[in-house]
Amino acid sequence: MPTLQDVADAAGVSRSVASRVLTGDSRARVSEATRTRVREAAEALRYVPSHRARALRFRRSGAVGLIVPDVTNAVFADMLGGVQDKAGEAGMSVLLGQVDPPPSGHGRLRELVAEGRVDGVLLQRREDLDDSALARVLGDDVPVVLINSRLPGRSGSVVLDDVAGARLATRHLVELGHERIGHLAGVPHHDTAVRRHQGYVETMAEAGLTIAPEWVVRAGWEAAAGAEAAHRILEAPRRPTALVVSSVNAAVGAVSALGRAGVRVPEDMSVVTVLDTWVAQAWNPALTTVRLPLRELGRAACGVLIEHLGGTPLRDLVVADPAPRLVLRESTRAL
Amino acid sequence: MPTLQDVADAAGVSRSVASRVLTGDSRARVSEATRTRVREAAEALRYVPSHRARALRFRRSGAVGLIVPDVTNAVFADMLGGVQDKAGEAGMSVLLGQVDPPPSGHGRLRELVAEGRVDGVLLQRREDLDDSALARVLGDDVPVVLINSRLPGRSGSVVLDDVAGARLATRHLVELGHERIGHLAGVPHHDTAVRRHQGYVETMAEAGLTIAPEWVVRAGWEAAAGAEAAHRILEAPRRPTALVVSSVNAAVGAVSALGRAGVRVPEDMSVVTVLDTWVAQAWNPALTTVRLPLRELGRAACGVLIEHLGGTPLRDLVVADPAPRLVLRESTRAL
DNA sequence: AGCGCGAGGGCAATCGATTGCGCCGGTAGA
DNA sequence: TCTACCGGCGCAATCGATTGCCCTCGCGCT
Repeated sequence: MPTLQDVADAAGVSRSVASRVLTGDSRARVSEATRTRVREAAEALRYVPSHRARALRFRRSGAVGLIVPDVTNAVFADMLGGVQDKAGEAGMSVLLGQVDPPPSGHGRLRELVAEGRVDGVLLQRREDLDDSALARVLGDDVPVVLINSRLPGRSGSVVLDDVAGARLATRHLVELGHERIGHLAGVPHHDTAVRRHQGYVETMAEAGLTIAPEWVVRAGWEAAAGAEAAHRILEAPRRPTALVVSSVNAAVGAVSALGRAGVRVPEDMSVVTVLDTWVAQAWNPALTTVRLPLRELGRAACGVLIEHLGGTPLRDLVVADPAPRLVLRESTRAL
Repeated sequence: MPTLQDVADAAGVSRSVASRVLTGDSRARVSEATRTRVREAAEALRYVPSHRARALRFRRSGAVGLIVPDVTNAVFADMLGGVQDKAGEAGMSVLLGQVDPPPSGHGRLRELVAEGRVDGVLLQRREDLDDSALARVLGDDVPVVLINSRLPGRSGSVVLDDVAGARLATRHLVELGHERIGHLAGVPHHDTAVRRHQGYVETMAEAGLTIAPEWVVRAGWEAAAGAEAAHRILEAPRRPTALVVSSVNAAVGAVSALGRAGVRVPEDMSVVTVLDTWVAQAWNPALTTVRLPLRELGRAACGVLIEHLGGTPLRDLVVADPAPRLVLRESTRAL
């Protein structure tokens, strides 16, 4: 690997000049002839500036850490794409991390920043981490943007418009004439779950529909939880005729469980879910979903972080553009 | 952020001594009293060595780049877990990249290493990249380990035991009494696809079964491709009674398509697939699969790379431990 | 008294790139 | 002729940590 010194030697100038030419320092007074010599030397030697040296000098590693509880989640993949996009535009790289449950995760996260491996962190919160535990893990010196969750008293969060998403899903069912509409919510207390539930509740109220307590099951986000929740719904004395499910993966589990129980979708039960992935599309019946801008979520989160690294204070953001959109497939039908 | 100098000052010694104490240099002659003072100072100041400075000094970034064509793939997630594990054990981080199609991807990959952002790269090959194109992208100065693929004339590859996996799947169908067994293979020329197809062909031959040409469809890896392939199979004059599908995602698409076409799984058609993900389990019917050690694949690949960075020449490896295992679910049954 | 030796530490170079400031020669204005 | 200024460059410090080598005692031995 040639260094700047090599280029300078080849061009017959000092490092300083070489550096100024190659970084395009406009205030530098360097003759055009010298500029050309330096550039040609760099070209010939295939010079690439050392990221490591720059990192040291600028006290900036040029990387953001992306910490997610579960990489398996398809939801994560889209988001990651957005993060990569944004990071790439800023010349930064994305370092993937995993949060182990505290306290082991505690140290790792701070270290990542303290060591200077990353300049900041995008964190998608673990479900089993409550507010105070999270606050403790973060400390207040670490530049962190929370994805899809908020922490009271702390700014720097980017979330989807979950309320609107859930409203859209619920409204769709209402418009199809359903009146007994259930909700498979996510984990209780989970930020996203709470917001989606809110959207459901609001829309039901607006439509003048009542919600029987047994129609709301707070399960998890994954397929197994969805299946379990579906069973609980089926036990209800007056079954709902339609379900809003808070996550695709749970919806898949639910639809699968319904099928096994002899409940046909959509003939006997309509199902609509929030978030759209290839699985929803591949399923039989293909799932009607509400598509939320996951990629944009990633972009926005990364954007807020980079902005902050540039000096701006952290912001809280709701990613509402593009707006949630209903993707009509086969799992819902008029009553 | 306190620096080593700060620690040294606080302990009343020079940087040299502080460094030697903190790095645990055993050859260093430092009195026990001094050692303690330094350690306490470091503790008090919450000193964490700067990764950036170390990176510069050691000419090592302490990160590996993981480049995959598609993060969405569940297969990727498990593998990533393994990579993280191994990297973590070695104190390295994982930088996630994406390969754009060449030529733009060309530059990016080399830059990543040339800039020194990563010390080496784990590369899962894009399907649309043929051998010579790949060879060109790589050059020969970049430490690269190819995942699930090989490049003639170049060592450093870690692959699953795809042949054994496909054999196991095929044998399962044979044992169930199936004789007309089809194969939804992956993209032609793709390394993994070729090996899996080989396992299928070998096992069929051993069982004395013949393969009608129209029973083998070379589709892609994804759900849509699987669905498309299933349709082609159904057009065959003498339909197979069972299918070996080379990838879960394609299998999901295929089963879905079969269902829509009124072909029941497993009553009318048994389906077994290679690779096991949550989707296979969540499906209705749950898919019988062959589980391959993806996590181990990640670990092994990362291991080979790190080993190589340590000076060992690159190796080629087949990850055969744990051995492929049949996961019996609902999508296959005796003829 | 003189010498050798080892324990205990510090100096300074190094890894590459960036940048404030100073040096030198030439020219224009006084 | 002298001062000022400017164009064109180079010196050297800096970002933190590591490490080969040198320096300085103090002690023991002759």
